[in-house]
Amino acid sequence: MKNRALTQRQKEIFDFLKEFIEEGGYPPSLRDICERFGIKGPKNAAKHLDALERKGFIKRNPNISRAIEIIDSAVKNAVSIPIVGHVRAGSPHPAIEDILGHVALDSRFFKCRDAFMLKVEGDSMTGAGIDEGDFLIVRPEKDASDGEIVVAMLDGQATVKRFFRKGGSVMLKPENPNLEPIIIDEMSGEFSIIGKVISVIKQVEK
Amino acid sequence: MKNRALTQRQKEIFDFLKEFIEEGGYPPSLRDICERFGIKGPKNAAKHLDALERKGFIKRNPNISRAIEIIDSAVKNAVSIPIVGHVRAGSPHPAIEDILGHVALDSRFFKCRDAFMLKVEGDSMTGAGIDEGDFLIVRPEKDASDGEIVVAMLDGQATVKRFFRKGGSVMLKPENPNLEPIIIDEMSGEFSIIGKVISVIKQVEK
DNA sequence: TCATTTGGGATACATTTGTTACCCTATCCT
DNA sequence: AGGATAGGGTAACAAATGTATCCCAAATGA
Repeated sequence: MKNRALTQRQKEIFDFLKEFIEEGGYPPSLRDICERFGIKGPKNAAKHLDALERKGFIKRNPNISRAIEIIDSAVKNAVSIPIVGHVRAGSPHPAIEDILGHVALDSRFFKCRDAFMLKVEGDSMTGAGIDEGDFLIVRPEKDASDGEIVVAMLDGQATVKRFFRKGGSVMLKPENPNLEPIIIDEMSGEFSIIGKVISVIKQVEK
Repeated sequence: MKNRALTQRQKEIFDFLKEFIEEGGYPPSLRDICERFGIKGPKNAAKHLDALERKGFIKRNPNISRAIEIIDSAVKNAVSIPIVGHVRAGSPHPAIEDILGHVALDSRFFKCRDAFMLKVEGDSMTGAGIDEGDFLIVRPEKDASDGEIVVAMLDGQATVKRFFRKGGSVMLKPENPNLEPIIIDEMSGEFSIIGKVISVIKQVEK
């Protein structure tokens, strides 16, 4: 029966691994660990790694330098997605320009590689919990189903609305009692779907 | 004047670096790169890394194996924060039990190391855009100011409300017209503040 | 046309790095 | 008392790995 609890020393080593990787972008060698903790033999450091591996905290790759992988670190799921300032319609993919920066997000929140983030302007979706200044995570899509919240290009501007299709035209419905739904002919060419809103991040306090 | 644009080949190599690190948790050796691209001499792979470093995409550490750091990756800002299932009052810090897992989040979203995530139960804050099933990012705090949204312990249960202080008692105000504010004597001992809600993550679509 | 940059082959070398083997002490548990 | 586990010392070895040189070809720009 395994004991999964780490000893004090093992926890120190484990924390050092995470710290080292975070700082430099690559794991430490056995001798790096020795130097940090004043241990003399590389093998003695390896023993700790063996213990960490046995207890399931790391994974090692024999005979390969610095081959230490931190298991279960949620950081492993982090992906870098762009924050876009302005969205422009284009083909085949809507061109995304004005990349303001990148943020790290857990990929399990959206299960999609090419998602991007968009800052909300305007108050047309307050009824759906989407307020000015919030950040949207958008998955690029060419089409949508009834009731989904989409980012669409309309008159050269990006807008966020709830999507409905009625016959040959589409309705973009704001979730704000003060605003009227917009109805457009689907073939007018002045309209296209950029993507679906899959997540909203609100900054309650800065 | 530097040309920061990558050639086709350099971009392939750069993508491979990111992919390799993401898969295994540690960067590739020069020979790993050679093997992947069918290059024969390690030095020839090193040339590409030199180019990538010169153009500012990576940082290398001479004489150290696998010492490749991806620059500007937002993933560097990712930190792992726990998702807690239940919050229990305790001292000095409210004990957090039932850790359901960890998620990666951009630390610039909350500027605090010991934040945690909490899944919303109930509909008492729908007016503030906080609905059942949403995730809250909470920064542990012992006190709060008027109007802030807090996570508080009340009768042994965690609850999310807007906080107000009136004389010697506090008011916890739901943002839901169907629910009444709760007023408690601050000294009753049956009440404590766990932390402030600093961010809300809504899953619009699963 | 000449120089530069990019991409790659081949060989050799020196360092870094993981591994093996054996020894010691202290603690904990049966 | 005996055995297992954690933590560490010492020395030697072999593999993994970065570096150095010199070569060549094609594309590019002054």
